[in-house]
Amino acid sequence: MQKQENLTKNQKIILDIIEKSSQPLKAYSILFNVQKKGINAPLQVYRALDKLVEIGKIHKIESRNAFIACKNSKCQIAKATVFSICEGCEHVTEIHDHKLSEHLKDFKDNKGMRYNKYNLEFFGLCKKCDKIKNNEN
Amino acid sequence: MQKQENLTKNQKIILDIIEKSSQPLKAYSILFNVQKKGINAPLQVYRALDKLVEIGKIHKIESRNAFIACKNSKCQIAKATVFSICEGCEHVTEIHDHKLSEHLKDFKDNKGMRYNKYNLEFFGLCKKCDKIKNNEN
DNA sequence: CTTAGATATGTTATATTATTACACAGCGTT
DNA sequence: AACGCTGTGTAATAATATAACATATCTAAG
Repeated sequence: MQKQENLTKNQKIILDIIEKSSQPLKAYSILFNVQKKGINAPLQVYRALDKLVEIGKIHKIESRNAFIACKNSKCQIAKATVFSICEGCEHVTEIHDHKLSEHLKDFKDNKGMRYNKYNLEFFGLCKKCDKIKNNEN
Repeated sequence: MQKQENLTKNQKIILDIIEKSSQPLKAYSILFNVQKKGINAPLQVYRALDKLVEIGKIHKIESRNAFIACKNSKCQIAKATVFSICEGCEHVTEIHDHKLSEHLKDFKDNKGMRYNKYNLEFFGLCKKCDKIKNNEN
């Protein structure tokens, strides 16, 4: 597998931007941000994103079509991801919960299917947005 | 909340198509299928889809941008969904696992966030595709 | 070292997915 | 009858993602 040091120029540029953002970024907003660095076309962005997802440096938030850096050094492959998403401010947090992971890792349905990957997204209101909403009422 | 009998014409047409499909359908493939019934524009499809998702008659498979009918009569609101997705043939199954649901329903992170919804997607190979892959090697 | 295979790049064009904006229709309430 | 709410129809466009092709770069095997 490709190591971090082996990232190519485009991959580095794009990983860098995503890592500097506290929140998920969309492909075209990344594109806009890197045009001064010589990356001109969507495909260049998507190719780097695909690779970064593949090696686990970033994750895709499927319900938002956005990408977020993985902070967990152990998470070298994007095989098992859990996120919480605030529907008010769209803030996203990656969740690492041992007990939950154990449950999901071992999950078997009754069809004999072999899972190698899962993605779980929780939705709700963060404390701040919950408060705002309550004040409105 | 809107009851099933109260579905409008467009909503009925689109729910019908999705229910007749054993697999998730994409919005534009639905559009193509209903053009003979007087639904001409993407927006008409998306509006019906939004409503059907809202009332829990269908679910969106986020990683595939596709929609599948909910077979579970109890699942009146799309608040808690679990799917298994075969990465070979793209077959999707909705999973109802009591133990898993209990765990997810009660999940709390350490940020005090209140969840009202989650979506979990498992990926892997179904028995059939697993076999095919093994024969290739 | 050099050749072949795999991986990455750059570019143009295009496909796919989803929304904005606006005019209007139908229905139940007051 | 006037209003609010929900849904409809239509055109235009925005946002997300991929196809196709030519070329470059790296690496491992001969």
